[in-house]
Amino acid sequence: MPRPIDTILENRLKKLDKLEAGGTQGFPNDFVPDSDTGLLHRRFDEVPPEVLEAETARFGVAGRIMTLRSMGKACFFHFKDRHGSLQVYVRKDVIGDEQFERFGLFEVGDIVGVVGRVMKTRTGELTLLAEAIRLVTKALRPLPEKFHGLQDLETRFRQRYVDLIMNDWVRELFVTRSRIVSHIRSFLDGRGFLEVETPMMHAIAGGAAARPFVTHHNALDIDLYLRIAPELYLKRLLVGGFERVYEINRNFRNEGLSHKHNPEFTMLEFYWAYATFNDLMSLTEELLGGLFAALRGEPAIEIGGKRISMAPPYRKLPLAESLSVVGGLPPDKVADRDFLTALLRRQEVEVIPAWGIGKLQVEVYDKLVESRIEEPTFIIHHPVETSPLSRRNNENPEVVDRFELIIAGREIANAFSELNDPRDQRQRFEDQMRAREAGDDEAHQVDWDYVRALEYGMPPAAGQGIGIDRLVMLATGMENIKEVILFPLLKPEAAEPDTEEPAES
RNA sequence: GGGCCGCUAGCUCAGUCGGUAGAGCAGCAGACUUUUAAUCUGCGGGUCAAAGGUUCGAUUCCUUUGCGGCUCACCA
Repeated sequence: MPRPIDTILENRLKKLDKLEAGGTQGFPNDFVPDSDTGLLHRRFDEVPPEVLEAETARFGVAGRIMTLRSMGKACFFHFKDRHGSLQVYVRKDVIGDEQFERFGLFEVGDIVGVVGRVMKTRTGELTLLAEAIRLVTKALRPLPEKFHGLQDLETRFRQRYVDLIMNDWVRELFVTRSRIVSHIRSFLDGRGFLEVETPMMHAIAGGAAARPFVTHHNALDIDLYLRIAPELYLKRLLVGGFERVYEINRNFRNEGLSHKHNPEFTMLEFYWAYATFNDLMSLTEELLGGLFAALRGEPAIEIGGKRISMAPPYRKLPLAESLSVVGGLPPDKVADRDFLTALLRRQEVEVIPAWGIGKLQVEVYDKLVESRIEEPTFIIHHPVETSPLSRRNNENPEVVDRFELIIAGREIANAFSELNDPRDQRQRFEDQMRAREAGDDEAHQVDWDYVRALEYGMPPAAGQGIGIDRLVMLATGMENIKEVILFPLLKPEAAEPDTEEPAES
C-alpha cells in the first residue's frame, strides 16, 4: 500500500519526467539572475503605473514559487528570493503556447527563473510581467500550507530548511544573529583585539566548572575532551604577547538540555592585558548599549511584554549584598553559615559539609536572586571559593574582582580580573583537585602547563565571556534557545520511511 | 533524570460520552487572460505516533515505549 505522501511525490516526479521528456532540464545551473526582489521593490514600488508602462528595461530574477493562481491562459504567482517576495504575471499570449504549456507543469515549491518587465496590477502591486520563464530547480516535496505555514515546533527545528522557507520571522531572526556577531567582531577589532582560534579538542578540559564530552583519537590512542571553555588557551596567548585577543566559537558541555541549554553553544571570550574588571564593565556597557541601539534604533529590549532599558550605566551590586537587597535576607544573616544552610535545605538543596560560606552564598544567590533581576546589573565580587581563576580583591581577599552581568533574570556575561600569580594559581588548582577527589566531578581539572605558562609571566589582564545564544535570545525576545540556534540538538528521529525513494512509476 | 501536557491526511486543525474519522489548504480532472488565502464543478487521499491490555468492538479507556513542549534539578 502506498502511503499518501507517495502519491504526492509521484505526481511531482511525473511532472518532472514530462518536462525532461520535452527537453527541459529539471536542475539546470546556467540561469543567472541580474536583479532581485529587493532591488525591484526599492526601484519601482513608488513609481506610478503609467511611468512603468514606458519602462523598457528587462529584469531577470530567480526564486521559489510560494503561491500560484492559475486562470487558464494567464497565471499569477509569488516567488521568494533572499530579499523578499515579488509577484509574477504569466500570460500565454506573451510567452507563447509552447512555453506556457511547460509552465503549466511548474508548481508551488519549484525554483524558477523569470525575465520580464515591470508593471503594476489593478490593486497597484508591483509585478513582473514574464516574457520568458524557465525551471531552475524542481521541488519533489510539497511545501506546508500557504496560509498557516509550518507551525509544529519539532518539524521547524528538525527541518529548519522548511522553517526558513516558510517563516520570514525565522529568517530575519538568524539575520539578526549574524548582525550581532558582526557587530561584536567589529567592536573588538576596532579596539585592537585580535581574533584567534584555539583548540576545541583538549587533553584536559579546563577553564570552567562543567562536565565535558569525551572522544577518542584513534592514531594517538588517547581520550580527548571537547572543550568546555577556551579560557586557558586564550590566557596562554596573553603570556605569548598577544595583549588583546578574542574568540567567538563553540563550547560543549555534557549537561542536561533545557530551553536555556544546548549542549553546544557559542561563546565570545576576550582578554585584555593591563585592564581590570572595572574596565570590562565600561567596555560591556559600551558594547551592549551600542549593539541594541544599532539593532533596534534605541538601547532597549522587549522581553515577556516588558521593556528593559539597555542604556548605560548599569547597576553594580556585590553578590553578598544582593542576598539582602534582592533576595530579601536580613543583612546581618548573609554571612551566617547556619542561617544559609538552613535556608538552602528548605529550598531542597543538598548542602555538602565541605562548602564554605562563599559557596553557600552563591547557592542562595542562584536560588533567590538571579531570576529576580530585570534591569542590567553587574553582580560583583564573587567569593574566591567558587572563582578559581579570578584575581583576589585587594581590600578583601575573600572575594575576587569578578562580575556577572544579569539582564532579565539571565546571566549574559561573566568576567574577572585574571589571576596571574602562579603560586596562587597552583594552590587553587590543588584545592580543585581535592574537590574532585571528594567527588565533585565539576571541579576544574588541573592544567599544570597552564601554571607553567603563568610562571613565565602573564601581564595583568581582565577577561570576559558572553554567551552569544543567550544574547541573541535577549535581543530577539525568544524564550527557547532552540529558536536562536539554526540546528539545535534533538534526539534522532525514529527511522521514518518518509525519506525512502518513492516507487518508480 | 522527575512532574505535567501534546502527537489525527503533505500542512493547519476539528472530531469520536468506545461502533475503524472530517474541514480548509495542497493534490488529481475540468472551467477561467489583472489574480493575490483567486473563484467555480467533480474526485482521490488516513496502520488517528508505536506496542500491549480491557472489551463483542479501541483512534477514543488503561499500561509501556518513542519523539516534542513546558517545568524542576545541573549548568552558561
